[in-house]
Amino acid sequence: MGGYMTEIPSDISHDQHAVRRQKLAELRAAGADPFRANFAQTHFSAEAIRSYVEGQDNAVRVGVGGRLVIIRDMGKSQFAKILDQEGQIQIYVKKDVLGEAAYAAFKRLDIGDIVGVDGTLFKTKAGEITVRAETVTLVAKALRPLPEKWHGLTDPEQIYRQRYLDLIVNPESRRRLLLRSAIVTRVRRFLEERRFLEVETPVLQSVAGGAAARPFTTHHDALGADFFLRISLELYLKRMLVAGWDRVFEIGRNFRNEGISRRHNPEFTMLEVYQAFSDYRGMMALVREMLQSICRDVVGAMRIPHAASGQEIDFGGEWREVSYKDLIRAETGDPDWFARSPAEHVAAAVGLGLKVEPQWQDFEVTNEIFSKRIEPGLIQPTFVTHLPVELCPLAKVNAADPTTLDVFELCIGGMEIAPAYSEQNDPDAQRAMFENQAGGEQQSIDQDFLCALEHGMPPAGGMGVGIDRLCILLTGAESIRDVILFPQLRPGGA
RNA sequence: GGGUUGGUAGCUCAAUGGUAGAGCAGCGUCCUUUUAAGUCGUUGGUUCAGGGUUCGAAUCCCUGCCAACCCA
Repeated sequence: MGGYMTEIPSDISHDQHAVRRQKLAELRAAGADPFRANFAQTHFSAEAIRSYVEGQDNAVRVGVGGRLVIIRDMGKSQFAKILDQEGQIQIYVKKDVLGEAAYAAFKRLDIGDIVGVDGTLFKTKAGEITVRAETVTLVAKALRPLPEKWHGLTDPEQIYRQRYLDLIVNPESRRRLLLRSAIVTRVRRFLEERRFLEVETPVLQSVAGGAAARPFTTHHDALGADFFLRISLELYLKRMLVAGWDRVFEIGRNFRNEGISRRHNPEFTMLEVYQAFSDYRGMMALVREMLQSICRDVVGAMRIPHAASGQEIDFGGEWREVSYKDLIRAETGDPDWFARSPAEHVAAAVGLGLKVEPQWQDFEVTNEIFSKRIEPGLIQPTFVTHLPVELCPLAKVNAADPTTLDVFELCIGGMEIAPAYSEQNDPDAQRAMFENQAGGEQQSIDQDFLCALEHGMPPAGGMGVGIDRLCILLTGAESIRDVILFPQLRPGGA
């Protein structure tokens, strides 16, 4: 027995923080370091379990490190589990292996403490591969208790504000967020295999272009200038096409100063891909192959359940392709919809039960039908092609029908997942489109981008993929907050 | 921004106007292959905050804070 150990006074025995503080003080008084510099970890938990040789107990030596999450004390021996990045592994701590003093020290550890364990692998009666501990080293004392072992954390606010606890105790959260990491890794590899270059472009921009959204504003003191946080990656990546980097992509954070919801976080991650000498049809093949590759190699299934609709989303095979106009005509039952007057459109939209704002332009009335009545029903992967020219100012106009664009919007699970264009490379057409869109606000036009286009941009296909939404689909999450490690909440909180 | 629901022990949850409880965790025992281990005992509360109604409020009312969901 270490002589330093004292009774926990009964007046603090209810206060877990105080009890742990006292244990910490005892360790320091005894000259132990409760926050050690390092420990020789040789295996992650899953790796250690894989390295066990069947039938050869105590043949393989491992050093594992992680957080104590369960302790089952049986007097002179104990089973415990430690958690690391790859999961849990059981350890078996015996008094007659550790010796009196070390065993007594182990008994003073708490659930939540981080330890390093050296020992050999064996298989228990119940068949669980376990480390027979020879030494157990406290490497970091936990001064606060973990949430309950069986139910974990359930309060959504605490799950988001203290994600580190959620990730320790809720396996589903671990699975989902590890899967996100694997998805992003796969996206990078997929694109690199096709000779795309990953680049990084500015977050701070003096003109926030490439999308229609309200930006965040900030200020650079030394330059004495206001800046916006970017709302899209598009205009800088196209400058790279001008620069002659023919296949580029960026996985980057965008910021939009708008509402927060199950589908929207103020900062979110977009993949944007640009490929010279391609077009929107090239992007169609690219995104389909990319998502199929993720399903096959990362998720391990081509069919993924979609709770909201009760359907299974089938990512396999070719995907449905349908024009925006055909969808509108089918939904309204009016083959001549696009020949009707604005007043007739408003009347029909109201007839479909939609609210129409008086200041809306004609295309917005039609698009409301798409957003509210059509898109939510597009559960299976669907390329909606040839959107009206008003909807995307950066795309090429279709040669056969100049009221539409050579673009698609990939919809899955009732959400927009990926827009793609045959990119506009005519600087005069681009300028006219910007000026028309800007109205009187000329300062909102990125003149440097137009100057770049005047130097010549190759024809290209471009595409954006909302990584958060893709992860919602592929992980079966219900909210964007479940696929973002630290979603935005009001500061302070409970 | 509007509506609905919620906030009780470290965690998960009870208590529907009448003494705030349980399980896990903690504390103290027993137990050298457990699997939400078991066993005996035991501590722990500003019921989100503030106000009001009432003999009496976790519970009813009002305001505020935070969150979730729906709508805009």
